[in-house]
Amino acid sequence: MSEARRLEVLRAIVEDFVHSREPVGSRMLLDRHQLGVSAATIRNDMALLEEEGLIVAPHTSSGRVPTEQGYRRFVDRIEDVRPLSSAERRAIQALIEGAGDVDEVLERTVRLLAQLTNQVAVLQVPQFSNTVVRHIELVGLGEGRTLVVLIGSNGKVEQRVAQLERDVAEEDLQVLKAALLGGLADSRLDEVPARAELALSSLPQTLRAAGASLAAALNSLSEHSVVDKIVMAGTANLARSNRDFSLSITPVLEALEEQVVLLRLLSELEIDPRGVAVRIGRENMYDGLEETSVVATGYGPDKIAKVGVLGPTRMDYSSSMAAVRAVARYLSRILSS
Amino acid sequence: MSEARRLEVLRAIVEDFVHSREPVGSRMLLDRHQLGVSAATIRNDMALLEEEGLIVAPHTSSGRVPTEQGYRRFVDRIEDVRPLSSAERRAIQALIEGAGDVDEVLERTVRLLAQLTNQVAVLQVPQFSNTVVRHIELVGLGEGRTLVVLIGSNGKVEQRVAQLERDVAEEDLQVLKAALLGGLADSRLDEVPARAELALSSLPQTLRAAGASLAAALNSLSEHSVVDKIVMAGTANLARSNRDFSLSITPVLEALEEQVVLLRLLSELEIDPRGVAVRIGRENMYDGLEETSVVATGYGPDKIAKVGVLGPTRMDYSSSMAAVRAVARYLSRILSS
DNA sequence: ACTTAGCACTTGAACGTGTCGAGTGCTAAG
DNA sequence: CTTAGCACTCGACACGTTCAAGTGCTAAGT
Repeated sequence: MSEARRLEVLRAIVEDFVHSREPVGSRMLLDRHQLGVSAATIRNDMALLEEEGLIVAPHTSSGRVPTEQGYRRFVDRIEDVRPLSSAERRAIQALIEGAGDVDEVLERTVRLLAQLTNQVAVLQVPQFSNTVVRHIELVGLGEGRTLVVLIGSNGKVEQRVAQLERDVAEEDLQVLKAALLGGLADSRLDEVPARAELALSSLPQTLRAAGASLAAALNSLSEHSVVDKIVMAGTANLARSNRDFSLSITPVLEALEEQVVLLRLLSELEIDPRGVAVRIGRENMYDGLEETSVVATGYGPDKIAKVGVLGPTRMDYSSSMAAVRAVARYLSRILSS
Repeated sequence: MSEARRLEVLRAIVEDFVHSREPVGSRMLLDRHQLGVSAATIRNDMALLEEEGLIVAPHTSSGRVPTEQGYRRFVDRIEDVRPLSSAERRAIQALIEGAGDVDEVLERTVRLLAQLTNQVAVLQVPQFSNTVVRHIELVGLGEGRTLVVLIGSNGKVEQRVAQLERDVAEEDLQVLKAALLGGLADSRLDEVPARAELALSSLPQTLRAAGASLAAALNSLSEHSVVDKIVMAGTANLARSNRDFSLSITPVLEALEEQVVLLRLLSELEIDPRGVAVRIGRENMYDGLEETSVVATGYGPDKIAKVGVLGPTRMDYSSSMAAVRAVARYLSRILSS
């Protein structure tokens, strides 16, 4: 019972299923891939994979379909990056030439990504210029835990709990708040890190450590607060990829219209070492997205804003990851010039 | 053979079909509506209506379905406006209270409209502030016909043929162009009418009449050029109303993503005396919209921008017209304060 | 001149049946 | 640990039958 071969079988199942959209059985597997073994052996492997919960049979005795965990295992095994095809290079080239203002670049980028992946593409728009710090609030929660709240002029309220080394007295908290507020009020969000550092220097020595922790929390909040808009393209792909309507697209469209939900979803994603974040099916805990996956990454200075694609769990993860990464890199390069 | 009753039968067919989504036969018609006649008479009327091309039978001997012309006749007969329901009043009330900046008002309005009608709502966003006149071109076409081209700083190019009383020499055309360009270059689009009038006064007497005609054309162009963005809501309704997928929503979603197409479509609409514009099925000459209808009207100062809904030809025109009109009125009132 | 009742006819939808093929699990042999 | 073989399952598909809704037409009634 070779562990490696079993995973190879899983890979084959996922790839076949993604393309055929139909449960894949041992026979088909034998034809399309040259694994060096017979159908019976594959069946045994499949039985084991099913025990592990990586694949399931929709009904007794028809082919297997990957489960969410199956996709997850498959995705985690992807390491190599497919290089860009020449068609993609050409598309990107065309994009460069038509470049107008920044908003237009973003708009075109998201369309491009939708076209490359045949999926819904989404992109967070960072808006430094419009938004300034309106208010800051600090609330002691005991044991050094302190709630930091940042309110932006765009009405967004972001909060986070900072863990200080030791508890801070209420009066000191007020001092810290006054110092931070004095330094940061009406600052643009991208100025927060610099101004916060400045504000720290005016603090008494005893509060420096606590202030630094709070400033760090504020910096991270300001990054989140800076994206408050989304552009999207390719919703038609959603309908097309789904003409067999295995999943109803209605709830997905509803979720996509709730920009607040989308913003939060994207902000939550943590980009893994390979440079992308992948959320599969119910790993997205949002209503309506139980049967969809998200592949995204960050772009721009400090990778503050995210760009990615959203599609049915049965998607071509490998291609999507490559396309998202390539587009994000390209976009970062454009924006920095 | 009473003409009035036949139209009444048509009305009944349309209303029933809109709600049931199924071909409606003489029996059903007799049950649900109290027309004072028997099924046989209705059948005779239906035969006549079919001859007129207002309804068709999908297959020999099953109920009738309205044709596009049938809907058209039905819509044209609508005169009375359904008053707003209390639910609608409440929804609008809720909207008022949350009013933030103008963009947010528009955003909320379009969502409201989508919710009220259970359809896709679209709204043109007028942008006076951003856009200025970049260039004006005049081209003589002979017999007094003159092509007027207006190029805005947003890159939009609008053109129209103006009919002058008599032919103007090429040199005079250059004089007119210089005068208009001098007065209008870098004007904001909403200032065009005033500035154009001013520019006319510097013209020699002989060119006054021609100049006035050209200025009128420019004014109308500037109105068109001022809208270059669309906000949309309720695409999920499209999928929902269509879960029986009588029309594939893919091409519709594609058309909706082409904002340029949508902008042109809305701009073309001519609002009829009742205060709304209705385009049914193939009256929209755009790919993908052959089986959808648009109900829209203008809003804001001079009704420059349009707001409306888009849905399957089989839609509740009466409600849609009422909702669109009410929302547009309300929106105009808000914006003027 | 219309309207109505009655009747023969059409037709899609729903349902039951039988066949077919892809696929499985299991057992026994290599 | 792999393979061949076999009995068994179950959905997809193709048919045939029945059923109800609906039509057009004709003849009688107002």
